[in-house]
This record gives sequence, structure tokens and C-alpha cells, in this order.
Amino acid sequence: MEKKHIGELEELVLLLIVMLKEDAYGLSIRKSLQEQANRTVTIGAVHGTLNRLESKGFVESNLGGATESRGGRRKRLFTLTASGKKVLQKSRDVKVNLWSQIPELSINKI
Amino acid sequence: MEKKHIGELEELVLLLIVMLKEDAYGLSIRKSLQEQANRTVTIGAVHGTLNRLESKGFVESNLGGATESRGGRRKRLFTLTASGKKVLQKSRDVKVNLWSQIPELSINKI
DNA sequence: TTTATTTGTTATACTTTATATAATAAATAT
DNA sequence: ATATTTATTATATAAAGTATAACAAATAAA
Repeated sequence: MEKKHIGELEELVLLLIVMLKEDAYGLSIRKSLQEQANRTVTIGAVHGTLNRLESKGFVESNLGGATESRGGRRKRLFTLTASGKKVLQKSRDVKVNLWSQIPELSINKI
Repeated sequence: MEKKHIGELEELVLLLIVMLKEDAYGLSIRKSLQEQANRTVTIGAVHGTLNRLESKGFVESNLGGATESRGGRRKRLFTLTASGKKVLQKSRDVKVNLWSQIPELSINKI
């Protein structure tokens, strides 16, 4: 039986991996976390989360080829598995459903 | 400075407190968690979360009056503070924004 | 009027997530 | 060679999530 839910940072990371498409790896995810989610985390936190997600089967990773930039180690690129997509959607559906039942907190009421 | 984000269960509990209005307390929240969010947690987990949320200033609680039902101890009723509402909305806004950028995972694509 | 039952909260211990700092690795440029 | 850049790994600690058991207070009922 699969674990039913994911942590808050895990959810954001899954979302950003989808958004980053072919370029989702530790540092790019960290940058998006900052820019897209206004979330400041250290790179260690990101990799910890990625490892957890992989060991749960929600993402997979493989090493990218040589880079075009200055120098640096090869990237470990991440993509969502089918199971990762499912868990993401489920977590969204639950919340969308709850929000839809709370008009008094809706987006243009505060 | 206020803590910037809340955990996944904390978010659900905040949402349900809003939904339950005048009747949000440990056991009713637990029941809603099960029914509305398909989330099975023990009552200890719920109270732990509530205490955490209160100590962060996202909810406040006070004892309810005598109950109309069979027997039982008085309820500790919870409501959101202004700060609780803010943090809830913020967390929603971030995710709504991210989802809107991922048409390929949209609700009717899987 | 005390004892059983019901409804509810608290206490405690443990696991999993989240976090930061420091160490290490591998690539290019000089 | 060695310095610089880009990147991942290791390690330690704090915070969030979880389960079980103990406790408390109300009513019913003997």
C-alpha cells in the first residue's frame, strides 16, 4: 500500500519538477522555490526532499550530460513518475474541494 | 517575524475549522478530516496539531458551554485568527498560481 | 448517591519531514 | 597543475505528524 499523503515542501517540489520540465535538478528547483513559491530553503533541504520523494517512488532521477556552462558537476535531473502525478493531483483535488466550500475566505474577500 | 508556512495537516485543519464554524473542536475536526479530506488520523494527532497552531497564533480556543448530548466533557472550540486566515490564503495562492502554470496536469487530463 | 457510560482533552513516546551547515565531487578555464 | 564554478552528499538538529494510553468531566441509571 502506498503512502497516502505528502508533506508541504514535497508537494511544492513535485509541482516545480513538472514546471521545470527537462531542467529540474537541485539548484534549479531551489531557485524556482524562491521565485515561484516565495520559499527560501537551503540546497541541502531540497536534496533531502528529492531523495525522499525518489525513495517513495514519486520521482526518478538520472544524470544529465555535459553542460554548456562554465564548469561544474553533472546535474541529477528529476521527473515525476505516474505515481507522483497521481499523488499531486489527489492532494490538489482535496484542497480545491475544501476551498470551494468556503466562500467567506475566497480570493477577493480579504 | 512570523513563521512563513504551515505543514500539510496544519493546512487541512485550518480549512476545516473555517468550514465547521461554531462547532470546530478535536473530535469534529477529526471526523471532517476523514469525511472531507479522506484523511485518517488519531485524535491525539488532531490535538497536537491544534496546540501547535494555537501556539503559533493561527487559531484561538475557548471552552464551550454545557452540551445537549448524552454526557461528556466540555468542548474546546477553535476559531481562526486574522493571522491564521492570512497564512491559509497565502498557501492557497501559491499553489493556485503554480497549478495554473501546469496545464498538462490539469484536472481532466488524467 | 455512587458507579457506569459517554464525550472529550492531555500526556508521552516515537517516526517522518524539514532545515542548515559543511564536506565532497566533477566539470571547465587559466 | 590548480583555481573556479556548478553541483551533489553527508551529517546533525528542529519541527511536524502519528499512535497509544491516561485522564477528566459531564450525564444516566442503579
